[in-house]
Amino acid sequence: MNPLALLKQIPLFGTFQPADHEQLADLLRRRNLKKGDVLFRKGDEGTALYIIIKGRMKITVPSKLGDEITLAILSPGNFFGEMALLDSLPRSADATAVEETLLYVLNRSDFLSFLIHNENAVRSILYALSSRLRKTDDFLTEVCFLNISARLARRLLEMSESLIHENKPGSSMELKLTQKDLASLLGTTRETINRELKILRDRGIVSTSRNLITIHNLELLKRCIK
Amino acid sequence: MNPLALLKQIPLFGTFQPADHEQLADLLRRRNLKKGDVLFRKGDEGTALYIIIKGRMKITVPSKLGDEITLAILSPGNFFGEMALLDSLPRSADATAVEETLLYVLNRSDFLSFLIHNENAVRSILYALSSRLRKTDDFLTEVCFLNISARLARRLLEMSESLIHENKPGSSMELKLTQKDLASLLGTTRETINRELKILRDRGIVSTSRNLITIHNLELLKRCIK
DNA sequence: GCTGATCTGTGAGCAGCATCACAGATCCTG
DNA sequence: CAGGATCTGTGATGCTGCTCACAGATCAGC
Repeated sequence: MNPLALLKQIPLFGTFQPADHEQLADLLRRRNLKKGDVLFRKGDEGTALYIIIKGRMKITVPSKLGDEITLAILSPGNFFGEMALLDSLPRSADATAVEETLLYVLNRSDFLSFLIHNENAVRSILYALSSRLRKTDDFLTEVCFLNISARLARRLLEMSESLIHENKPGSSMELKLTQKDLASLLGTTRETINRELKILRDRGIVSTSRNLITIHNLELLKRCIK
Repeated sequence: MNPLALLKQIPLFGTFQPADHEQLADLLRRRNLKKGDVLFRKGDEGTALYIIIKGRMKITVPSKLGDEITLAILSPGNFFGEMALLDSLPRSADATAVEETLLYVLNRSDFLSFLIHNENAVRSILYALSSRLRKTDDFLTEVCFLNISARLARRLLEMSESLIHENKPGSSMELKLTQKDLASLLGTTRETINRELKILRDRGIVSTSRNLITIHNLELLKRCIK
């Protein structure tokens, strides 16, 4: 895909002018990752933002043991590492390629000098940042207030919504991920997720197979949230 | 305290030039709150940032029931509500005065027009925002990975560190808050906090009385974290 | 000083979810 | 295609922390 079209899709740059996008596109480099490659680790110096062109990336936080939480699994058009553009503090999470992945790379210094001379860019980046902040806050209250089954329902709905391209209202949605990943996204264990999925399966709301969860009934799923 | 001295202390404006501070000071209004006054509620339109001059503010997220999480308890020099300066979305939390409190008020439109013409200000606010973001992320992983006693120890240490003014290393620290507040800060219940404090008391690490927790041994407390 | 409100301390009971322990299914690789 | 790795499914067991229920201590206001 061409860089301009991709930049336009990124919320961070959504309200930029066409001329801004062209300037930015000139600053992009490319990078290729194989499945399992680690792009950066928590604690590394952060110097760039990345935009996914093809493939999927997993953003995780390690704990003392081999244990980890998955903060996000990102698809083409998503970006990550944007905090490195704003301060130069160490990375706060790990980034790993889930499959073969192609990225654009935008360096901090390049971006900052662009930003400083562009009022519009300042406004939209502030906007994007604050929505990121709101989203994290929501996630936090979700973790504290909702039990696992409600959190699972919420997360499934959220992921299915981000899939609504040409989907007809009645059709079923396919989420491609393992139960282990899902558990990690929700900060719980695989076994618990498995049991919760069984409940949803018994009620005809989803069906499951290897690496795949299929949602059949969005309405019923919505009722599981509260 | 005079506005200029105060502005200089705020990290958000820390790297500004003296001329910037003077410009900003002209934009500030004052506001007085009595104990228990609600400054804004989740869902209100956000139009201003607030800086605490005197007193303390509590930032909380309500749940369906009377239940809530306290995201922060803020002291003089701290600011909050800054997201309103960046987007005009509804407030994402409640803000309540814990005691009689004096605030400076900085309006969105005033601030934005100032910001746009000030490169330094742009850098600073980006920096401040990203550290907010990091802090929330940390809180999230803390909630997911640590059990209550470790979270309590961590939080007590964090609060005592923000108190180190002229304290000698060996002296004890006094934290002025109720067990209910502490429970809410940690996303747990008062009863649980009370029991955990009893354990710390039995080990001579802290002592407690009404509205007060005194830390006697920082070293031992640190060992409770992991 | 009296009264109600708020804060603290503690026990009993129980639910949710983690942990451990397998087993079968499916996939990947040499 | 053989063997290991990964993913799914499920039972047994127990701990952590929540809920409920009270009681005493301290405070704020009339």
